[in-house]
Amino acid sequence: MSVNWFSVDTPLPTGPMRVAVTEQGVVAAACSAQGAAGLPRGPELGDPDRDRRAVVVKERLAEYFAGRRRDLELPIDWRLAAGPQLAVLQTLQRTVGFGSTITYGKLAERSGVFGDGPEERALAAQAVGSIMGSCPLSLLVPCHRVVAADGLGGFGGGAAGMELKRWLLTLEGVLAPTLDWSS
DNA sequence: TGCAATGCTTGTG
DNA sequence: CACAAGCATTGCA
Repeated sequence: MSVNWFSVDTPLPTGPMRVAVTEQGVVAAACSAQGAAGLPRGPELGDPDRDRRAVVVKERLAEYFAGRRRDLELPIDWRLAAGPQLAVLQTLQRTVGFGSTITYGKLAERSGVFGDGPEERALAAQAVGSIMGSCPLSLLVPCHRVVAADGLGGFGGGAAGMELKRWLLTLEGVLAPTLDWSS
């Protein structure tokens, strides 16, 4: 099973994305260099414009960024995730749509892979935080729609990552463009 | 306002 | 392979 990489131009503050596809679908998508490391390496796609998968990905992403598409509806290859991570990511991808958000704790609860006791909730939230931080499928799995119970929460990649998260949430209308969340 | 806890991920030895 | 440390957090004191 081969993994092929290609770049996708985006209007994101972080610049173009790196996307990897297999015969099954999109296996990885990194907005910045954050997730790029540690992901399965593979040859660069010779001519992305001639690869149907790459073309579709670019098309969908472009429409999404333009606000014309609510769901990317791209085939996803989940091989990088397993066990609880897989459950959480799929739950997130399946139940949290464009323009809506969910808290770390709620997502953990909804995934059902963690205990449902009140104390396990805090721990589950951290676990989910870890999982999101290592999520190799930025955008395809809406990691940016997961927020803290009392605010925005964080995002991988430091300041650049936060900027990206705000950018995405603003695009989806979750955040008012003028609202200052820096506090 | 500040701290302790709990599980999963990831980086070394 | 085994071990240890850190979190994109929460909830209570």
